[in-house]
Amino acid sequence: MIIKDDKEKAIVDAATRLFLDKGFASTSTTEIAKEAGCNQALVHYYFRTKERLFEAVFAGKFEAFASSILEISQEDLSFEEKLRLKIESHFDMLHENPKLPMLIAYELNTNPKRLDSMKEKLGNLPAKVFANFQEELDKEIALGNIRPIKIIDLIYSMLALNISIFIIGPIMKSFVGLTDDMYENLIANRRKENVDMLLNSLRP
Amino acid sequence: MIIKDDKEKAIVDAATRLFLDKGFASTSTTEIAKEAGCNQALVHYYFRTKERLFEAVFAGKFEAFASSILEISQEDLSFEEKLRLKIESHFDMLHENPKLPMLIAYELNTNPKRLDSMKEKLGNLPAKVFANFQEELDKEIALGNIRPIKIIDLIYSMLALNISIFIIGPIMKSFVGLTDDMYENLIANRRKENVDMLLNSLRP
DNA sequence: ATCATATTTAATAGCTCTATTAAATAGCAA
DNA sequence: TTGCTATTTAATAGAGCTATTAAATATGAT
Repeated sequence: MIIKDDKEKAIVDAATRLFLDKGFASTSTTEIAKEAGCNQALVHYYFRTKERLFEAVFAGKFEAFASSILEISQEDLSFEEKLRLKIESHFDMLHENPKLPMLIAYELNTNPKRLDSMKEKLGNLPAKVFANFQEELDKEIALGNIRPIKIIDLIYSMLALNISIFIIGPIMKSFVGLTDDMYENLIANRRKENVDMLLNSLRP
Repeated sequence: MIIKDDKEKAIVDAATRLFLDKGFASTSTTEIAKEAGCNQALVHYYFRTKERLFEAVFAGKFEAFASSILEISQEDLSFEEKLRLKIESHFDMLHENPKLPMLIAYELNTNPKRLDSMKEKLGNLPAKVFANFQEELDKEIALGNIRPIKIIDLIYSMLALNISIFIIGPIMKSFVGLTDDMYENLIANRRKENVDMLLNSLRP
């Protein structure tokens, strides 16, 4: 048999799907087992508790999510080009994981323990990267290329614009009655619009 | 006794607090009863099911939320001024109900039934108001005051910018380690920033 | 005061969920 | 093959949750 029948991975995959769809609290280990095609006890054999299973899923996803914001680009491009690329790649990552922002936002907002544990995990990485970024920003400001702005405001604007479409979008789609095509169109349009708005907002 | 000891209201209030804090699935009727200072059976006496209690809470909150977007302003002001007021009052409503966007977004995204029921409830109101708004927008576009834009994009931008601070903000506050004062400052700043970004994005 | 109705509680049925345990089975090294 | 370990399952303990029922208590009208 070439493909090893890896139940542990099947469980993580099933759990990921279900947690993303219905959230942590509304997903049972019984359901996860069924979705993974195994006995419910096996879920606990590999992960002991539902909480630990969630952490296994969540930590990985959150890391991918955070690194897409925090990683410093190396390319030798103009500031504007670098920023544009950053915004777009962040947007694309979200587009590939459209349900991730909702899960992360919800779990961190409703569960103080998870917020603390993620803060712990990240350590002073955010502060460090922010400081780096701010330096780069300040150079551009000194050159008069962009208006004075704090990095936290810029990052917040990017997060706000990029994340929201995947949270508000599905609701709008239903309320306004968009077809799948129209919806994909809306998303593609937002990708462009978000970049424009952000770059625009930096003009001196 | 002047103040009637209205347990029904106490139950709704307790439920509202708890649902906003921890979400629907993680809140039990037992907990609601304890918080409201009554027996658990009383919760079911008044509302029969937890689902119905949630709907009683949710419908009211959602209505307030939706109307803050949909209502048409009557004032005799310039388009820009009207828009500015709309953005600001929407922001202020959220500021007074900071946990509401998370609850609504989460419940509508993870529970198709609620999405359908809200869509039903709203009927064609969104389409109607959008059409009205678009007309007004088109007039300004024809005058060359603003660039061509679809109302759905404008509303989405407003929602994205205004809502996000109350979803991302608490997480940022923890990760970056902001004091309460710094956080309130950030929020006040976003109120201004959001208006600027939105009006900016309309320039021809 | 009496009765009817509304409110509130105690008790509990019935379910589902998490987690554990012990037994069965599979996989593999010697 | 035998025996050892890893995987998988069946069974179930124990807890909590929703919802109902019947009884107790409060309220208000006559």
